[in-house]
Amino acid sequence: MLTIGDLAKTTGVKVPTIRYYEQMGLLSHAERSEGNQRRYSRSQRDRLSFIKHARELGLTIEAIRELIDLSQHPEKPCAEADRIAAEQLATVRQKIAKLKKLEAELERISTHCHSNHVRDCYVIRALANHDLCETDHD
Amino acid sequence: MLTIGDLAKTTGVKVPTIRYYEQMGLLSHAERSEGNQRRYSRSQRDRLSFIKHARELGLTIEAIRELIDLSQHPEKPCAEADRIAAEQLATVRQKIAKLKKLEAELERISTHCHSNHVRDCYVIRALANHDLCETDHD
DNA sequence: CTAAAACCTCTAGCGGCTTTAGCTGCAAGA
DNA sequence: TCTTGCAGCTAAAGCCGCTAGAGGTTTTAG
Repeated sequence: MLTIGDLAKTTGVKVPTIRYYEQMGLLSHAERSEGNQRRYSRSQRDRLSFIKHARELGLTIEAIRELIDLSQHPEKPCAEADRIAAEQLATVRQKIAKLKKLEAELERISTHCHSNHVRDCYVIRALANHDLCETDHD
Repeated sequence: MLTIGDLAKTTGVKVPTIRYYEQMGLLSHAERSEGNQRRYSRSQRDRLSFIKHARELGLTIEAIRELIDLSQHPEKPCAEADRIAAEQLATVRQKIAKLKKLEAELERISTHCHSNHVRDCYVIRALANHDLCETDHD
């Protein structure tokens, strides 16, 4: 049996975060020692790794909950899991597209200023005046 | 003089958000009508546009506060403003890099599953087992 | 003059944690 | 055996950048 600290070390998830996941229902309530400390099994460690991986991919707690529920029912069709992954992919792509626009404008702004004083600073003028933008980025 | 609603319409910033910015010290306390309603000048509208543009570019409230403080001192060197823009550019690039890794992995995961049941679902197996990943994405 | 729209303040909520305060548990060294 | 000090516990508050709601007041159009 692993203590919460062991679990934190082996998975790379911080101790308070593990407790938070338990509270959110992603991890089932752990067994307790006589002194009321949490004790974990290997399968709970595996589940935590699952959660960590999913979080790294940007899935929400809610989406992860759905995936965990699904994984408890191996007979069900996996269309739902596919949908969750596909939606997350779409979300990530949207974010990339948006950030690329920002990158372009920020690059233009920050390479443009060869002034020495705030009065003529292109950074500040560009922020004050949206018309100086080349792309839309609303 | 503009009401807060006028300001919201012309800048595209929602009314409660304007009040929030005032509370955060980005907008100075507006003058008030006899009935205690906010009244804005054109220069305050310009400042709000500045704030909006900066937020669209992803700058934090704190960074915007610094920029506003700077813009009040036209004689100062603008190196600080350049630094803020450059830092934001670096942040945006990091985010893009990270999201691209996620995109690659999500794409691989979600195009890989041709199973019908959760038991064999690649999405779920991939999430359970980080070893199936091709790239690091911590 | 009235009704509706816009405004006001204050408070709470969102997600995904992190931090803090004030405890108790437990193992190792003196 | 005692103590030291890390690890664990719970409950609550804080973070960011808003957004939403309750319950009241002011302004404006007709």
